[in-house]
Amino acid sequence: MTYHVYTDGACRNNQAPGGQPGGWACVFVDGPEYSGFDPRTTNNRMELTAVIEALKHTEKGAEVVVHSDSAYVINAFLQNWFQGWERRGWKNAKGDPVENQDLWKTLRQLVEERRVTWIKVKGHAGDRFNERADQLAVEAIRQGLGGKDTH
Amino acid sequence: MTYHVYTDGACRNNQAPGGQPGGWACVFVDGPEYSGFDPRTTNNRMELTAVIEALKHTEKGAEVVVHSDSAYVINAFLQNWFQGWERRGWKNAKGDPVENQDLWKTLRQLVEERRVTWIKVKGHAGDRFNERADQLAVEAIRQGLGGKDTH
RNA sequence: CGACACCGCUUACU
DNA sequence: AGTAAGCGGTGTCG
Repeated sequence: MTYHVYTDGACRNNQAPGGQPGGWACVFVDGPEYSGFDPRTTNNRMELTAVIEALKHTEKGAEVVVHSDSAYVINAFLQNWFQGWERRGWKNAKGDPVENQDLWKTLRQLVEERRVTWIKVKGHAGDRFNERADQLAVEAIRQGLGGKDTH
Repeated sequence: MTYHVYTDGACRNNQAPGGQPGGWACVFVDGPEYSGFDPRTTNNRMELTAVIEALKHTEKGAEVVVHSDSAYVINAFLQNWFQGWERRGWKNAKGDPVENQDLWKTLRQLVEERRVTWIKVKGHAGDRFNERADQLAVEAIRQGLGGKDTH
């Protein structure tokens, strides 16, 4: 049995500094949906969190196909960014500390315990499950903010 | 009377080897603007060229305040890299030949004929004149490439 | 090792 | 039209 899951993250006013309200969601094909909220985060943290939460809802050793529109997440595994990060002591190509190390380490652990296949989907391109995940992530922000922004 | 001039260089596809299309620009405060194009160059050559062209538009003996975001250019004068280069026969600290010697020698000549003050500005930090020089340098590349890339 | 630029790419938002 | 979060690299020097 193989899990197929679509993940997405969203972050309001992502151009503002210091972190902003964000939401994440994961949608299992023919399965459950999960979503969550963070009052102070970034778009990339939400994308990472969405995948982490998805994998947490599968058992160790499971076969999982993860669909995400985040090149940040997908390419880290497809291009094995970890190799360079560890060689440089968790510094990126510019020499600065890798961002979101906490989430990256959690995610890699979950991935190593499973058989994960990565699928890059194009955002806002009509994919039904991706659109659903996007919708849930945005909805999570509204609910997290107290539902006062149903506009 | 003192000239205040902002300079900048740009180079497309700077990650590719062998030189790429580049542009330079200099903006005189309360004065004219100049820009130019080179079909095969590097980012640092464009930064150097921008200053050279700026000084060429001032008279010998003039007092000039040069604003640049390039530590490569600024530190050469503030830290007097020339001293070491000449002592070693135009070799750098690693023992390799100094790059861009043609431009360095032209620039030093122009500087010696004037009273130049060097100001290091932070790139892309909202400085109005620095942004303007950047814009002109990028525009020069487009025009140099034939204006076919107005996308 | 340090520094400053220059670029390429993707996503997220306004 | 623009900005932010993030990654990969080269150009150059001490």
